[in-house]
Amino acid sequence: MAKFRLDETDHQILDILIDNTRTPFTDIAKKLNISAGTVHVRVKKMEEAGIIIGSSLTLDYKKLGYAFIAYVGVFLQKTSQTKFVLERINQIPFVTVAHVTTGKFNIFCKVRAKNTEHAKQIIFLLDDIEGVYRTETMISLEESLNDKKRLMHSIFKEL
Amino acid sequence: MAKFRLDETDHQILDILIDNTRTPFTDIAKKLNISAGTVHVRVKKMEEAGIIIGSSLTLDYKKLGYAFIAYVGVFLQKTSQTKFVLERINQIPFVTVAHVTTGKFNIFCKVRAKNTEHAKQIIFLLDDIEGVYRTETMISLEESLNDKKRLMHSIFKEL
DNA sequence: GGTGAAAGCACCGAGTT
DNA sequence: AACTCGGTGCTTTCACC
Repeated sequence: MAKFRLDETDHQILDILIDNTRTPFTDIAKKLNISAGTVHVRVKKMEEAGIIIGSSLTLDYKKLGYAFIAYVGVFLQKTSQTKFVLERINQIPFVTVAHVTTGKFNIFCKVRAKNTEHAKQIIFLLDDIEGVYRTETMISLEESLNDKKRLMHSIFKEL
Repeated sequence: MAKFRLDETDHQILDILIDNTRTPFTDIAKKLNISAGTVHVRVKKMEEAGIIIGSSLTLDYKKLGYAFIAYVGVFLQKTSQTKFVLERINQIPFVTVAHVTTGKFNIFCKVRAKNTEHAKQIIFLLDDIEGVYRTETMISLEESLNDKKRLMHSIFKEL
C-alpha cells in the first residue's frame, strides 16, 4: 500500500475531474497551461497506479423514489462468524455499505429504501440472517453531504 | 419531488455510465442497438430532469494515506440548535457526511482520517463544537461497499 | 516528463421520417 | 421519439525537445 507521489498538477487535475469526470482534457489543459497530451498521460498514470479507481454518476435517489436512508447497527450472536454475516448483508442490494466496527455494534450498515414500510422489510431481512442477534435502527431525517473537493484539498495539503 | 419516468433504455444507459462515465456514447449505442444521437438526447434529458446530478471520480483513499474510517454519533445538549451544530460539523473537511437521526444519537457522521491519531484530533474538533454534549465513536475495521449497479437494478425493477 | 500536430473518433444539433 | 449526417471539437499517439 505504498503512497503514490502526486504533484500539484495531479492535484489540480483530480480537483477538476472530481467535480465532473467528463470535463474535456483540452479544457483542463487550458486551465493549467499544459498540453492536453500531458493531462491524458497523467490521468492514465493515476489510473494505472490505482489512485483513480473509476468514475461514477451521482444520481438523485429522491427523484427515483428512494428518499429513505437509515443506519442499522447489527449485534451478532457470540458464536457467529462476522465474515459470513457480512457476506449475507452484502447480498441485500438496498444495503449500500457495511462496516465491521469496534464499539457498540459488530456490524454497521447503511440502508437506502423507498419509505418506512420498505425499510422495515429490509431490516427484517437483516434480522433474519443466521447469526444476527438483533439490530438497532437510526433513521436519517436529513442528510448533509460534505464536498468531496474539500476533503481532497485537505488531503493534498499534507501529501 | 415528482418521480421521473425512465424506461428500459434509460436504465441500461445509466447502468453503463454508472460503471464508467467516460464510456463513449457510440459504444453505448452499439450495445443497445440505438443511435448515438439517441443516447445523447436521453442522457441530456436525465440531466435536465435532475436524475443525473453529476459525475465523480472514485479514488483510493487508502493509497492516498487515508485508510481510517470511523462513524461518530453526536449527542446534543437539550438547548442546542441542531442546524447550527450540523453547519459546524460540515466545516470539518474530514467529515464526509452527516445525518440528523432518530434514535440514540442526534447527529451521526462519517469521518475519514489518516490514522487513529488524526481521527482523535477530528473527534476533538467535534466534541468542541458549541452545543455538543458528547460523542461516541465506532471505528471501522473493514469496509465492504455494495455495488451501485445492484441497487440500481433493484430500483429499476420497481419503477 | 513535456510539447504540438495530425489522425481518428466522438459529440451534438439540425433536418428528416 | 428516433434516425442520419456533418461540422466541430476532443482524444490519443508519436516524433521531437
